[in-house]
Amino acid sequence: MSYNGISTAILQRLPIYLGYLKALPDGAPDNISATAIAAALGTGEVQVRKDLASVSNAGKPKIGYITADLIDELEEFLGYKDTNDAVLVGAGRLGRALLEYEGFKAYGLNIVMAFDVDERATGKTSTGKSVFPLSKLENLCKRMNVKIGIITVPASAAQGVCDLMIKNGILAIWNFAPVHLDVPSNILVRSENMAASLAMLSGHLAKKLFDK
Amino acid sequence: MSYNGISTAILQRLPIYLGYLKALPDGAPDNISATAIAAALGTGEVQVRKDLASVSNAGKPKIGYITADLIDELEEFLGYKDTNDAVLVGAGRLGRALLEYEGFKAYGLNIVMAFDVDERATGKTSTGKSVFPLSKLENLCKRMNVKIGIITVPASAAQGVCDLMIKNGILAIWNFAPVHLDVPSNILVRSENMAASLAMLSGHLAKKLFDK
DNA sequence: TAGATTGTTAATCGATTAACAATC
DNA sequence: TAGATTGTTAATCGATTAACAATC
Repeated sequence: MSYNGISTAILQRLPIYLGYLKALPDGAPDNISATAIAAALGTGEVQVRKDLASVSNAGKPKIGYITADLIDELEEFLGYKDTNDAVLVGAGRLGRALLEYEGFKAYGLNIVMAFDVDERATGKTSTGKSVFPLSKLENLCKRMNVKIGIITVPASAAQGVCDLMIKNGILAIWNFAPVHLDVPSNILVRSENMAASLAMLSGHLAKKLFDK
Repeated sequence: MSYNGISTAILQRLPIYLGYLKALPDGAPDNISATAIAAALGTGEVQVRKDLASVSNAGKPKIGYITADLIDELEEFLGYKDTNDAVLVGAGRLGRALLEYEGFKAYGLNIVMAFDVDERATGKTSTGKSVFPLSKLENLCKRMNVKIGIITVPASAAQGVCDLMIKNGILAIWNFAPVHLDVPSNILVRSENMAASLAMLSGHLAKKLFDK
């Protein structure tokens, strides 16, 4: 799958480079080469060079990139610089955790409010964010012009919530329910596939323990 | 990347098929074809057929698969049938949410306890699970023979926690910190790359809003 | 100039898709 | 038998890797 001219494979790796660059100690030289990044991350240097070339053209032979500039370009490219508001539906344990998590701000995501069908889940969270009855979504979503929706409801309810979001102007959906969501082609769905991750872990384990 | 003879691409799709099959209504016929699954999920039928062939050879021309059997085979293959114990390090908001989440049991994951460097985070959670000081990990991990570790600490602490886990017998790591983890080749790391997801969402949005 | 590092062009590899033969 | 559906073999596509020319 390709995305904005950049393959999703590349897009998955860019945040890793960015994280590595940002974690460099203060004393580090102010330039860095793709070669060095590759060595540090244990990956192929050609791949790093090619990935970086899709984001920046400030690489200079013998020097590499100015670290600060590269960080800037990566953040710009990844959209971490502009803040996007989001609404979340499903204020269960996972939903609430995401809602209260401060760390997404660094990635330009601001969850402004949440919704839940269960009235008992509504009210204010400890961090002061509001959880409304799902029936209020229509009104609030449009009024606040929110374009990102986060789905943390059980699998059986996910498609319904998804449809509701789209009807109210949501353009991009971050889905944590373990189901495929049917959407029009102009809507982006990004599913966090935890079930697949778990299968990998347990499969690896089964093999390791069996081999012994 | 290949895994157990099955590409990770296939492994990502299998849980989706499984979820779809399990969500079928009671009144549905007890057999189903790859063609039907593909149509329902909006994906290629050849791909579904090939994916299923890597899990089952019970497919019959004209009939397809017996739904219940296929569910069984998928669950077996994905390792959801045997339960694996896991420990979690980093009892912040996300860590605590995962710790208290009941849904992982369906995937064979049982988080038995958690650890945190911050003494104030220790104690019992509302669901009765214990959070211990990180210093107890060594002792408890080995004693309980836990093989899966979940990392939900900040990026800067992740590699240290990872090393500690491996030193204490952990063989598979589920990493939620946005960093690359260096591990020996016999250890599996599966990173949940939320930063990349967010980049995709905001990138899609930027494009949509710009096009208008 | 020499060497490190870049970006590019060509070769390889793997995954997806298409075509088709097998079979219930 | 005819047709739906399977599994397989070949073709295409895309991503990764290797080789190399360009340049600070």
